Amino acid sequence: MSKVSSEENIAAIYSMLARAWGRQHWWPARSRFEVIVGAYLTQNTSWRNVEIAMRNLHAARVLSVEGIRNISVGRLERLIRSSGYFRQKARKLKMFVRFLDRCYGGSLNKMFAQPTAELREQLLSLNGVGPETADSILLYAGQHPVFVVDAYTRRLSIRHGILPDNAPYEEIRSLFERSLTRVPELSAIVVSSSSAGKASHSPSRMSLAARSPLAQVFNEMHGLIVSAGKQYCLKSKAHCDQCPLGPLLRPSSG
DNA sequence: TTCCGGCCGG
DNA sequence: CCGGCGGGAA
Repeated sequence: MSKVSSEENIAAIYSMLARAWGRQHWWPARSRFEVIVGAYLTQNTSWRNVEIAMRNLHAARVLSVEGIRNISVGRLERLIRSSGYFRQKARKLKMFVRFLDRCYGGSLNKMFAQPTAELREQLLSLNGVGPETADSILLYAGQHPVFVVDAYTRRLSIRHGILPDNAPYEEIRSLFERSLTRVPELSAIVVSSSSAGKASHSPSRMSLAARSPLAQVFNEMHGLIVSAGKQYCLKSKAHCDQCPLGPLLRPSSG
């Protein structure tokens, strides 16, 4: 069989899924802080249950740094109950705000102005923030160019022979970042389908995307992988015959 | 019963 | 490396 490098495989996955499904509008949230809260709440938890908690927080008007700073742990627990592990997660959200206050005077702007690598280490030092949560915050709340590795990424990569099943997080992350950085036309796929019309009516959003095209590619790739994982690459069973990536698995004459 | 966009402590 | 955390939906 023809030997294809992992980098080429990953690039192929990106272009096939992007072509099949287009933009993902991934990580729905109204603010950066909302992204951060969601990153905590969705740990080993279905997004469905997180949405209920987010609605509760929004209705209680505490979905902000201020709000989480001032709310009691008991009431916070009650509001996020649906997301599971609610006692741990309530404490950890309070701990994040304490960290933000202590190190950045409560300013997300100051926090995200930090260099990516330093901020990543700081986030990882927080109790309740592992690599996936840290990278989700960096990428989706801060537009820092890091690729988020999750269970879907591992599963899909293992099944496609890109990774051994014992590959450590950092190895996967650097592999995906390398693969998606190297191929220049990947960003063109994102850009072409996003800003087809010039002079859009949402300039703030566009300038952000334009400032960090690499982050946009990482963002899209993660969203596409999650879609594939939810629809086809299920945990117990994979429906490769229906999946847009099916052809990659079949030994072809190439 | 299983599964979910993990992480921590022993 | 392993158990615990935990509610909601399929």
